[in-house]
Amino acid sequence: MKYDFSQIEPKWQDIWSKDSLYTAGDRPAKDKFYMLVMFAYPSGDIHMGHFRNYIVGDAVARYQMMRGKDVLHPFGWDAFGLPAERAAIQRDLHPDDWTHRNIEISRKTLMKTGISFDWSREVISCNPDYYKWTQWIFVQLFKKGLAYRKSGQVNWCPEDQTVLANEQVVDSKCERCGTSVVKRDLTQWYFKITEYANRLIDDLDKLPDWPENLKTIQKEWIGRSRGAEIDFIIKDTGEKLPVFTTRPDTIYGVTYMAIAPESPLVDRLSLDREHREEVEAYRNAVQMRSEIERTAATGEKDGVFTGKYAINPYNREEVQLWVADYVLAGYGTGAVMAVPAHDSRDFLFAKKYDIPIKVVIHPDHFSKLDPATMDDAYTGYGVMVNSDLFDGLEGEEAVREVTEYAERKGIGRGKINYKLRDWLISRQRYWGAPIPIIHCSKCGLVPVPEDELPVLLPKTDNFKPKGRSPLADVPEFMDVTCPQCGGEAQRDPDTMDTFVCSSWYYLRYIDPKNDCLPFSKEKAKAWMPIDLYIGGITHATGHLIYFRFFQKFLKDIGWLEDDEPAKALCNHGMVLDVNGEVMSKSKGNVVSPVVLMEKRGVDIARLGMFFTAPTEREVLWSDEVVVGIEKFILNRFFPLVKDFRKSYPDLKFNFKLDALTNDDRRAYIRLNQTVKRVTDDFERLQFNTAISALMELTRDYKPDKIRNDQLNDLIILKAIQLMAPMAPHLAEEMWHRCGMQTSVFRAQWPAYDRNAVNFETVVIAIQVNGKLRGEVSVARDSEQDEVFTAVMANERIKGHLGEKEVIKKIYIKNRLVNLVVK
RNA sequence: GCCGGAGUGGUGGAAUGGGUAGACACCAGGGACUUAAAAUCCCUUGCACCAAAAGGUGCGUGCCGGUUCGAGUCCGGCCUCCGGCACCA
Repeated sequence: MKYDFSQIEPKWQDIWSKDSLYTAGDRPAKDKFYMLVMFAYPSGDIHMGHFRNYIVGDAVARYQMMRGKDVLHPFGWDAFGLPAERAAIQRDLHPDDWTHRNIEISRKTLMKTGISFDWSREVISCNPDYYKWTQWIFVQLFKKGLAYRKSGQVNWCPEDQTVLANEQVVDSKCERCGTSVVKRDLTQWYFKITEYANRLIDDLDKLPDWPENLKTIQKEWIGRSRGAEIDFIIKDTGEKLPVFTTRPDTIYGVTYMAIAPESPLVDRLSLDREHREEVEAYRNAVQMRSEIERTAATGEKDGVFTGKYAINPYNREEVQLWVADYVLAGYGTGAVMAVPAHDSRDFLFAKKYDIPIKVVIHPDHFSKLDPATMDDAYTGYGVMVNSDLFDGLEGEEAVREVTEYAERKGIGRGKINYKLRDWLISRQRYWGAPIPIIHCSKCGLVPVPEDELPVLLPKTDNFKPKGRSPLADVPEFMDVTCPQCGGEAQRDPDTMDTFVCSSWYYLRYIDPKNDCLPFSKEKAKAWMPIDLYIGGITHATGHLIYFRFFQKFLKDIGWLEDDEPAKALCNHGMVLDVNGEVMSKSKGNVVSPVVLMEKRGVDIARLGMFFTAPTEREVLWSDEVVVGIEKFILNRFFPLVKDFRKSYPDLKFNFKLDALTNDDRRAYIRLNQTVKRVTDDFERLQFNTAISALMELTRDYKPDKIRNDQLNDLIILKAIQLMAPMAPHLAEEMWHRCGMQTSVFRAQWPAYDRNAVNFETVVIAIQVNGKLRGEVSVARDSEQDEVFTAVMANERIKGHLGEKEVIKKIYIKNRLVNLVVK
C-alpha cells in the first residue's frame, strides 16, 4: 500500500483552502485560541528553524481546533529593516522589489508545508497600510511624551552606517554584522521604555506559563535596584553632586568621590590649570580605549584627582573628588560616593591611590574589621559603627533609617534605578517606516496629523547607506509645509528600527484590513490575549520586552484591556547541523526543509522533527532523524486503513467492559490509555512522547484478535485523530479512506473512557530491602493482605528472605511491595 | 565573579506528585525470505560476572555525602557543559 504524498498533499491543501478550514472569524463564536508564531524576516527562504517553529504552532492550532476552539493562527512578514535591505543591495535590487519577491517565494514554500495559517490575515510590515499604523502609534507615544529626541553618546555601527539600540549591541559588536561598534554623539529619537521598567518587571509575576529562565533574563536586563540618591556638595562651586547608592548605611565610610569621564559635570568643576590639563589628558586617554577594554570587570581601576573636594552632607567631611573610568556616565547620576571599606571596586581604587579606608560596618556585634589587614572590602550588611547617631543600627533597617534622615533633612531621597535604558529607535537607513515628524523652525517638532498618515516612503534609487539618512537627500520627500503654521518645514529623515514594526503586529492580525483604525477595540477584546506564543529565545531582551511595552502603552491609552500580550510562551530549541554547529549560509551547512519535503513528504519531515526531541531542546538535524518514523508511517500506520471494517461506530460511544471479550477489552483499554497519554502530551507540547504512544498502540493492535467490528474501527479512527495535528495530510487522507465525509479537523478530539484506562490485573514489583527481587501479578486495587500472601508464595522471594525476620512491610497499591528484613 | 538551566546506554531520548531506570526509536549483531541484493519480517541489545540452560548476582542516571523502607527525582557540598549578566555603585 503506497503512501503517495506528492499526490495527497496538494490535494488536501487545495480542499482545506476551498473549505476555509483555517479562516478565523472577526470575533470568536465559542472558546477562542490565539496561536502566534514569531514574525518572519523575509531575508531568505525559510529554513529548518522556521520549519520547527511553525510545525509546533501548527500542531497546537490544529489540536485546539479539534478541541472545539475558534482558532486564530495568522502569519506575516517583518519586512522592513537591515537584513532585507542588505540582501537587496547585495543583489543590486531595490529593497522594495527584493522584499516582495522574496515574500512570494517564502510564502509558496510555507504553503507547501500545509501549515494552518489563516492567509487571509497576512500582514506585511513594509506596506503602507501597515506602517501607517506603526507611524500612528509613534504619534500617540509622541503626544504622551514617550517618544522624544535627545543628544548623547550612542552606538554606531560603521558597517551598517547607522545607530543601534543597546539591545542590538552584543559584546560591543553589532548584533547583525559583528562589526565593533563605536560611540558617537548624536541627537536621536527614543521611546521612554524606562517609564515602564517597574511594570515590566512586576508583571512578569502574572506570567506563570512563561519559561522561568526567560523571565530571569528579562529581570536582569531591566536591572532594578533600590537605594537612595544623596546630594553631596562640591566645595568652592557649591554645586550639588547627587549620587545613587544602594548602601546608604555606608555613608560615613565615604573617603572619596568619583565622576565618570564623559560626564558633563566634569566641565563645570572650574579646575585650576594644572589639574585641568591632567583631567583632560585622562579623559582623552579613556576615549581612546576600546569598549571591551573598558568593560572588562577584572581590569585595573584608574582615575585622576581633580584637585577639588566634595562635602558629605551627613558629617560635613571633605573628601577628594576624582574622575574615574569605572564610573559609568549612563547609570545613576554618573557619579558615585566611594566607600573603599565596603565596596570591592572602591577598595581596589583606594589601595592603588593611597586613599584612606574607613570601616563603618562590622559584620556583627562580635567581629571587627581592621582596614590595615583587609585584603578586600566587606560588602555584606552588618552593624553601623563610626556613624554618629546611626551607630548600632543593622542591615536593612539601617538603610531605611539613613534614607529617611536624608529625606527629613532634604539632602537625599529614596530612589529606584534601572539598568534598562530608553529605546533608541531612529535609524539612518532607507528601508524602514519614516518617522512621522515635521521639523519647523517656528513650531519645533510637529507630528504629522493623523489624517495625513502614512508618511510614504518614497521609492527612490537613493537608498544606499552613507552614514546619514538617505531620505535627507530626497528633496521631494523632505520639503513640506508645517501643519501648524503653514510655513516651510522639513520632514524627519530617519526611519524607525524594525523592532518598532514587530512590536504590535499581533494586534494587526486581529483586524488586518481596517482602514480607519490600527485595529478594532472590540475585536481585540475578543481575541486577546495571545494564548500561546512560540519563538526562539534569541528575542529575550529585545522583541519580547518591546512588545510587552507596547501592550502596556496601548492599554494605558485605552486600546487594550490586558497588561500582558501573551499568556503562555514557548521557546523552541535551535536546529543545528549534525556536528552541532549553527546552520548558516556562509558555512554552507544549511539544510532546507524543501528538499526533505520533496523526497519524503511534509508529514514525514514534521514527524521526524517532532520525534527526535522535545520542543524546547535543541536538535542536531540530519536526514537520519526521519528513518524510524518513516518506516513506522509507511509500514505500520498508513496501512491501518485496510483493516477498517466500515462499521462506522459512534466516536463518542463508551463500551461496557463486561460486554467485550478478553482480547477486545484489552485492546479497548489500550486505546483509552493512548488517548489519555497523547492528550496530556499535547497539553505540554511533548510531541515526541505522543508519537511513541501511537507507536505502542499500533504495535499492540492485532486486528485478527478483535471480534467487535465497532471497537476495531474505533481504534483506527481515534488513532487517526490523535495523529492529525502532527501529520495533517496523512491523517486526512486516512480519515477519508475510511469513508468519513467531513474533515478530521472538524471532528471532535477524542475523549477517553475513564472506566477503561486501567487493566484489571497489575504487575507489582517485589523489593527486599529496597532491591528488586521479583514481580507478582495481582488484581487491580488488591488489598495488602492478599498481595502479601502472593508475595510470600514466590520462590525467589523465599530464597531472599531465608531465616531473616521481616520487620516492616510497605505496600504501595498497584505499584510495589517492599519487605524490610534483618 | 553573579544569576539561571542541564548532565541518564554506542546515539536521539522516556520515566508528569520519591515507588519496577532505560519507554519509543536509531545504530549494531543474529536469523527468515531471496539465485543475490534492497525492502520487509522476527530475535538480541546498559555494563560486568556466574551458569550447559532456565535463570541468577553485583554495579549503574556527572562526583561525594545525607534524608528515606525506597532517590534520576528531595537536601548539602563539589565537577563539567550551555545560556544570561558582566565595573550598574
